Amino acid sequence: MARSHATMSYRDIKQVVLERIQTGIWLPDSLLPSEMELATEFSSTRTTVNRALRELAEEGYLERKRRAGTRVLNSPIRKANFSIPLIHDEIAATGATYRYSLVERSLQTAPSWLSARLSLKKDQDVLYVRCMHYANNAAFQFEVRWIVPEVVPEVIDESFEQSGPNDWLVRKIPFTNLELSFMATKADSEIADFLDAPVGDPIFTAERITWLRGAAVTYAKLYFAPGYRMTTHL
Amino acid sequence: MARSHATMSYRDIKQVVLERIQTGIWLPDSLLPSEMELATEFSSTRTTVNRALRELAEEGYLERKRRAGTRVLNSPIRKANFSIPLIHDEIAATGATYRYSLVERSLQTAPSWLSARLSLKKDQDVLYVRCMHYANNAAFQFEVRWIVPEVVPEVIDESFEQSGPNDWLVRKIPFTNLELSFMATKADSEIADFLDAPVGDPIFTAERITWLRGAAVTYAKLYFAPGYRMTTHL
DNA sequence: CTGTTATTTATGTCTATATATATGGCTATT
DNA sequence: AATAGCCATATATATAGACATAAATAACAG
Repeated sequence: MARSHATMSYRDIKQVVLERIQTGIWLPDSLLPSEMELATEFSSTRTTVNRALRELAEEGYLERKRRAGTRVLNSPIRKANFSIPLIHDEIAATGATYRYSLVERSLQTAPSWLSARLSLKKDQDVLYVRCMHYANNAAFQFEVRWIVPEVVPEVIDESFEQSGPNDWLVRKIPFTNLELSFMATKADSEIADFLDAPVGDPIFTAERITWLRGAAVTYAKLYFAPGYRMTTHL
Repeated sequence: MARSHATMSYRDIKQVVLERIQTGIWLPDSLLPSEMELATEFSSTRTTVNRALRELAEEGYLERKRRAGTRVLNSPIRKANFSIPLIHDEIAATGATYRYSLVERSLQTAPSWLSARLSLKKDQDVLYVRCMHYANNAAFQFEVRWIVPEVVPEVIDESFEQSGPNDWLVRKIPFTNLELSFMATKADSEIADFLDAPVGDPIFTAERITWLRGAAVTYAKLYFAPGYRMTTHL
């Protein structure tokens, strides 16, 4: 809360502005007073008001345009923030014990669909890794991944027997670009087997492609155990 | 691009710092020079450097602590931003034509699971709405929704025959809080029927609970047509 | 040696001011 | 009536300096 009558911080201003939006004092599509006017009202400075409004705009509440002013957005195109934690962090956060297990690791020629998806050269070698992640010894996630050794040559020396490729990649590659998709897939016999689920069960699935300066590094498909929910609050 | 040799903007500084992280000049866990030192190096001011570093920290690249300094994060816990558009915007963005169709609208006593989930009073009345969203006349999403009239009394006068409850709610309620979950479910005969999919097909499903100043406004379950993918880039 | 206190330091934030830039609206021109 | 050019204005960003605050370190007391 703001100090009795002293100057308001940018947080206080954010709070007040947000309340005025949420209580309908400032209706959607309406124009806010200019930064100068608000600075006067809050006996603050334009710089401070600017920061408050800028952050509210980043959070999706306001739209700001030079000369045109700041207006309240009507359709809250608010951004859901899903943080993408390392899987052992995600599991540890629930209090469960994390366990990793390698299923397969082999060098193979990239299948054509992968070459197309990652824009690889024809018949390029890729490292194929399959592994399991467990929470309290229950199946949590089945990971199927391809890694392009041409982009990360060091991967050839990695056995991935003790820890998963994601851990290694995150430490090794400061990825520059990422495409992330979520979908629902049907458990085939292999996935069902690994995830201890009936064949045909709906499986929450993530697909992840990582690029390093324009070149595809890795493609991963992550199959979550039945019952998995990805949740966010905002 | 930076002006030849003049002062660097906070964007330029962000860019340079990010490059130094991504090229390994500043390794994970290592400490960056202080804001003062960087300000000197970039012939800028501490305020400007501060903004650059602050934003990089928000984006998940850096960790900053008073007195302790700024260090490079080893696991970039980057945030995936999924914007939550209105469904007709989402469909229009693909170039398809949006069509809406009401399936059912009825006032009923809240089922006990819903009461528990939304912390409703016992035997409270809720408006039950089921509707379909089509893209180019193909099933896109089947929506099942409960709305609490006690929180939004005006909903009683809404027929939802021409447009969906989401549109109406977004315009009417400046929601204060939102819980959003994604999961994979199995199409039962009803869902399969509406989405024109085989029974048992995996269905990408969203669950959404909206609160207005502590009171639950609406609970929605959104079943997407087979093949739906939620994608983001970062 | 241990626990407490004081000091130092890097970040956090605010103030005051100045310049830059986009753009809505006005005006003059075609 | 449409268009091009100009101007006023609100936001965008930069600067310089100050005080606030958290936390690592050093100094100190028991």
